[in-house]
Amino acid sequence: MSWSPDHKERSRQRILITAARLFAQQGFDKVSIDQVMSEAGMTRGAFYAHFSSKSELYGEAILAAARNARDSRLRPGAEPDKHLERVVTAYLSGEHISGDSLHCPLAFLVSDIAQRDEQVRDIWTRVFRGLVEVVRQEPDEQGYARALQRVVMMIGGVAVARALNDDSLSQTLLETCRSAILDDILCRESGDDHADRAHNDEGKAPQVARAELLAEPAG
Amino acid sequence: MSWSPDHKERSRQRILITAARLFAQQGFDKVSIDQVMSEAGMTRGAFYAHFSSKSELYGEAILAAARNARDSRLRPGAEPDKHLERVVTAYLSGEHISGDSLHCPLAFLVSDIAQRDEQVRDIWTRVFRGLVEVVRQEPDEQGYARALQRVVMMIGGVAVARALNDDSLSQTLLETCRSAILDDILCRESGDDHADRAHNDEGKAPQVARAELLAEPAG
DNA sequence: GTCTATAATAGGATAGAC
DNA sequence: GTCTATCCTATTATAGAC
Repeated sequence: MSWSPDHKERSRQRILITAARLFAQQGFDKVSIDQVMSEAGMTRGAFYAHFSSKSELYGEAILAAARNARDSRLRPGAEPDKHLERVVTAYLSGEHISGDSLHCPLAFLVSDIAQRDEQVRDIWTRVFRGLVEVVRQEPDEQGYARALQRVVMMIGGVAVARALNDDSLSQTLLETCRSAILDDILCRESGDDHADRAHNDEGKAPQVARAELLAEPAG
Repeated sequence: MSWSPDHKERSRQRILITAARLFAQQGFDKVSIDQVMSEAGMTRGAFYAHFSSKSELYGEAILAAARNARDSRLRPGAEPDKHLERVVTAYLSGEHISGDSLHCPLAFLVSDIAQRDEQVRDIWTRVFRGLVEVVRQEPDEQGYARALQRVVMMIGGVAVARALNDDSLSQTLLETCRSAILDDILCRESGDDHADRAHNDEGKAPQVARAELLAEPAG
């Protein structure tokens, strides 16, 4: 049955992408292994040749989604100009909530993750730190605090917009979160009204360094 | 067995408070009816004399938690002075994350709720609108937008702090969200640096009107 | 109104053929 | 490596005694 040498690896990737999509859309408990394997084009029995448990799949799927997001950000077509603005705008968009593309596990699973085992929570926490670095502008303490606030508003905005049973309110909320963050970024990019330093001579080098942090598999 | 006339009502309230606590801590799927009833001092069979399904219990439990929070805010001991600051500080506190008191279903169930039926999502959305009015300072459009941003940061901050597998980071994050909102409130209470109107002659009257909105059972 | 007992189902995990 | 078949447990919901 297995003609290609990397047949297993490709099966694994199919499982991971399918799982990442299903878990984000429906949470850990509502997704069955049967469902994942069916949509990946296999049956339940084949699952345990790839993962030892559903929980292990969960963690790996979160990592796969994060790597996928990083690859999208670093794609050749993306010019580094206004990179941060575009990341925030795409994140807090209606398509991120209702579209069919991969959803961010940070926002879509934020209150699901607290119930899971240490391994899964460690992975989620690692991906979270990665996103903080992505939206961080200054290397100092204040820059870190501002990055935390931005990420909370991104994750919170998407999570709440998805929970609300009123599309109009969801759209208003997303737009409000978007402008809050974009105003904050703009305020840092142009005239700084606060006193701080070390903010000029870094072009796009840290951009890459930051992105590396996101979804780096093993410490 | 039932000596008191309101025996059933007291049983119902015990079930609701127990369910509100368990659901917030563990989510919908991980909590069984058996577990709720045991901790409420009854057995599984008695459940269906009070609720027609687990999902109905879920919605009613969310409402019960919201009413409980409203009652705490409106308790006689609470002076209206710095009311808003105290609400925000208590919400974004370490005790709210790890304590044994009732957790806010908005934050603790934010990504759980998207999977549930319309009735439950409607209730969650109603409670959300209530909290927006609680943290709103001005009746105009901008006041609404700022209230949305605050609520997103409150819900997002608590949800993320709970998800993170690093207590130190959680505490830092909570503190950062707290100061962001408190700075914003202070900026509105004292000198307004933005041009707006209609902000002076309302003392505590709207405070009550706002609180009424939270957890009002039926439209 | 609460109890015990019992469907009926779903889903995680394993065994063994190919 | 993937399949089919099976075990085992957990849980919702109902039936009927008291």
